[in-house]
Amino acid sequence: MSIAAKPPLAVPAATKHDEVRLAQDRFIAFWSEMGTRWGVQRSVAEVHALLFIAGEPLCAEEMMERLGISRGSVSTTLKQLVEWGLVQRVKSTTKNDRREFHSAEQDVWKLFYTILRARKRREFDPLVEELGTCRVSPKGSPAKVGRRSEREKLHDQKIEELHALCVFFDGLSNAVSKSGKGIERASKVLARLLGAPR
Amino acid sequence: MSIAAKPPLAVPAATKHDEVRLAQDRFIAFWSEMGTRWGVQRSVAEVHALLFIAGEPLCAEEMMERLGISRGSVSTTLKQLVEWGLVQRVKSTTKNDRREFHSAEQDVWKLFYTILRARKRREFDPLVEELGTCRVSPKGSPAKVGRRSEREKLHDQKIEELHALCVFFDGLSNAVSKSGKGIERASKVLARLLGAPR
DNA sequence: TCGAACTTTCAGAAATCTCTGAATGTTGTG
DNA sequence: CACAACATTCAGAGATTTCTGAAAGTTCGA
Repeated sequence: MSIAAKPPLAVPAATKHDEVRLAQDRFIAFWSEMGTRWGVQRSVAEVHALLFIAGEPLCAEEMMERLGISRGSVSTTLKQLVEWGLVQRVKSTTKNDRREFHSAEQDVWKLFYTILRARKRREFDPLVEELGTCRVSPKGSPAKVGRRSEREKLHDQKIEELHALCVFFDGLSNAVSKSGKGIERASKVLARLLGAPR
Repeated sequence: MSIAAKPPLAVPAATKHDEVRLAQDRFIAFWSEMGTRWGVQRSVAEVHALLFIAGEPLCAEEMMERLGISRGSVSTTLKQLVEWGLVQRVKSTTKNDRREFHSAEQDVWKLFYTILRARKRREFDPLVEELGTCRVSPKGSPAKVGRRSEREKLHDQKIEELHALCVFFDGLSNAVSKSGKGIERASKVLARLLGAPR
């Protein structure tokens, strides 16, 4: 919006049309597309992509200009990214500069774990909780055992099977996200283990 | 819509308000909520939930009534579910009945693998392909090696690290979906393997 | 305490996604 | 071939999500 915006910090001497900037734009488009296909808001993915690929803290103004989105959007979006643990607030080192800068985790493995954990916690765990209520009769109601219809039993059995699947998925996810960098080795072991039986 | 719809096949003698039906409704709501959080259309998830929990082939009319959605929606939705391999078309056994019935896979593990594979193929693989174009210089351009800037190298390195992550994810997904029912055992082994290092 | 410089909020606008239903297509029977 | 009985398609309606930007809030130096 305003013209009087000299870049006081962290803006590399990049012209608007150098190769790296174009490649960054391609990456931002890529990441935002990936995000929308998996239920992440476009602007959230865009801001994250920008911070990740820039590799240095940026201020709101820069993100607005670069992505062509509003101040409000940047603010809301950063709030979410900070909540998810993907982005950190960084105080400006310059005295008398009240702007808040933000930087994204640069280690792709940590990025992966963080996303996995955050999504599981937010989009999976609460719903698994709710799965129990989809049974005909809540978990332990033995008084009724004798007169449960076949249809009823089949229904509850399916819900239980799904629940077991969720528990497995939970375990797999935990195993993966707890493994630290050993994951590459682990994945090879896993591949061998699962490859053999067939 | 029309009133003249006697149920000629596969409709169990279920009143509108028996316990099982209510539990089915809860499950349909659950599954549709789960779906929307992961980028699946509400009605697609609903139709799939209904077919899965019903456990028997249903015709379009029944789905319309049960879910309160239009004929067109049911048709479009079933087309997608069949493409994804989650639902099968079933010919009516009754002579002179031209309706098509549909049934969903009942084995939850197969369901899991199918969803995993389908989503990977549709939402992941094509984009991983595209990731390569996010580099500054395409994979092999050795002529330029000498004069690549530090900034440029860092960018391409990040893209490569992300690519490696995608390859890992691909491997994990393949390992899981190829493992057949052995997955439960495998998950325990995996947990032990990954749990130890820490 | 004031005011400059920034951030956050949120009602309404805009964009996007999803559904409907009439028109059209398909299939099998007589 | 004509018709009945169903399925499919798709333009436009409707619902939902997302974004904007002005107003309110916050923070800090003087």
